[in-house]
Order: sequence, then structure tokens, then C-alpha cells
Amino acid sequence: MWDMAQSTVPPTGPELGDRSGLAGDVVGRITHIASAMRHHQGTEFAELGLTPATARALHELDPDCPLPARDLAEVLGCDRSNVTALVDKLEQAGLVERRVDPADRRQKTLVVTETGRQVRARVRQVMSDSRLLAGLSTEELATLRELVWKVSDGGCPEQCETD
Amino acid sequence: MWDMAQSTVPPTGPELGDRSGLAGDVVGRITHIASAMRHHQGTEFAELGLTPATARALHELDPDCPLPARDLAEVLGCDRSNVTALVDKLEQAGLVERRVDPADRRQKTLVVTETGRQVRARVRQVMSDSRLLAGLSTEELATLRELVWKVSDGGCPEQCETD
DNA sequence: TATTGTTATACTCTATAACTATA
DNA sequence: TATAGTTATAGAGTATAACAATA
Repeated sequence: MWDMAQSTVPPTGPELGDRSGLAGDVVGRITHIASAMRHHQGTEFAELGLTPATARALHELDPDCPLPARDLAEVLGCDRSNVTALVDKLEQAGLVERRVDPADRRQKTLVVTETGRQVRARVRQVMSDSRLLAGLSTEELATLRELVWKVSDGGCPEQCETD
Repeated sequence: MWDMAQSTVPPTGPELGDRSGLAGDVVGRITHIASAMRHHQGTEFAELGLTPATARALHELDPDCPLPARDLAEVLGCDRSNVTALVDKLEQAGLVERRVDPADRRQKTLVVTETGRQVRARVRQVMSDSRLLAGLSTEELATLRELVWKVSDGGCPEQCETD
């Protein structure tokens, strides 16, 4: 069935009986599509002087609602120690500032600068760039959205805790 | 529009007019789903004593059609130098053997062992594991397959050369 | 004593460049 | 000279453990 997923035969015969082959096929395709998306985003981020990880970190930092590093780590689903390096790079690039929280001097609040705000807007643009979906009609897109929505609701929408 | 993708509101109102919002929404969901799939696969591979990269390498090695390392690198879309380390691990685990090609003694053919054959079967199972799609009916699955197929045809099915 | 951010360290993944042994 | 595999090295990404400052 995996071989089928790798072939170039179009899905003209849905073969509704073979549920697991069907599902495995879809899994393979989604993997391919996501990989292509990551690749494309990676090159776009590089043009902004960002790596995928720093871009994602910037993306998660709301300019209107500064977070402590601890919370950013949680949103990113990674360890606090990684956030240090990520924010180091963002700060070096002038996109983010660390500010000691006067209320709790252990915490450092991550504030997006004006430049950071602009770069972040571009990052968000790239992250929802849908050129890969250009081949679908608007109706197909709507159907696809319904289906992927249903999948991510039933599965692991955020950090995949249901494993 | 990205905020919409992050919300928990179901897509009951398709809003067919907003094509780019629709598409960005789908991109975000596909990213989430693929991330969850990678996470799940990673833990399954770990139980087999494999990393995602070694699992993928093993997956690409057809036991009935041994490849030289050069070809594996091409299939994996990575540099030859990486294949050395990957095959080192697979060989250490007793899953693959290197054999010098008598016809061209520069080449080393990668042969999957009997154990490797069994582990690879499990890897293939994990890679097409579709528990995340359990919430879809077989009909929805068929529709989804048609759509993702169409996307990967129009976009970057394999190593994304069309960038 | 518990928590925040940091540092030190290690492992995976990937890329480039230089080396070797063949061809 | 060109190619296959290897080695050395580097950087990104992520994890754990230990530490300083603060609560």
C-alpha cells in the first residue's frame, strides 16, 4: 500500500473497501506536503536571517502581550534552556528585548521591538503561505479545511499530549 | 486569519470568499497534523532502537533490491557523508550489511539482513500508521486522499525541486 | 525550598570540504 | 580525471543536569 502512495497513479479508483491502505496513503501524502512546506518556509526564513526555530519563536511572541521566557518555552514545547539561545539570536538581530520583570526579578519578559514586529508580520505571512495549495479550487480548499480540522480535533491539535 | 486557525471553532461557516484565509488555515492545520505524526513516529522508532533518520534510511532500503550508498543518499535527499553515519548505526544494530561491489570496488552495496527485514516491516507499519485519521469516515478519508493527492501533484511530491 | 534563567554538555541531523581507493 | 565512500568539522535543534539569583 505504501508503494501505491509513492506511485504516480491518480486516485481515480477510491477502493473504499481498503480502509487502512487508504489511510496509510493519506499519511504518506501529508508527510510529503508538510515536508515541502517546511522546506519552502526554511528558505524564506533564511532570507529574513532566521532559522526555522527562531522564526517560530518570534511567531509565538505577541508584540502586544510580552511573555516571560518560561511561557515561551511552554508554547514552543521545548526546554527553558533552549529558549535562552533562541532569544539570544533574536536579541542580537534586534527583534526582541529582554526586560527584567520588576514584580518578580527572576523573570525576564520578552518584548518584540518595532523591527521585530515587522519581521514577525513577514514570518506569519510565510507560515500561512499556501502556494502549494494553488492547484485546488476554493471549494476543494473548503472541503480540505473541514477534513483537516476534523483530523486535528480528533488527534493532537497542539503539543500532542494524548500520546 | 492565523488566529482563527488556532481557535477551536469548527469550520461550520466555510466563508468561501476568503480564499487566502482559507488556505492559510489549511496550511496551519496540516503543519500541526504532520508534527503530531512525526512525534508519534519518533516514539515508535525509539522503541525499535531507531532514530527518525535511521528509520527512514531503513525504510528506503528494499531488501529485494540492494542499493549502493550513493543511491540511498539520493533517495533520502541528503549528502553521501550522512549516509555513512546512518549505515554505521544500522550495521551496528545488525539490520544492514555493507558489501563491496565486485563489479566496481569503489561501491558498497547496502544489504538488509533478515533482522533488518523484520524491523523494516515494522517501520513501514509505523510510517503509515493512521490513528490520527481515526475520526474520519472511510468516505471522508477517500475525499481527503483525492485532495492531498491533487496537492502533492501540483506542488512538490518528492524532494521539492520546483522551488 | 521552589522557580527563572542560564551555562555546560551531549546527541541527532545535516552540510561542506578534504582525503582514499578505486575507475 | 572523476567517482564512491569516508573522515573531519561545523551549525542547528533539542535534551538533561547543575548553578546563581530571586522568591
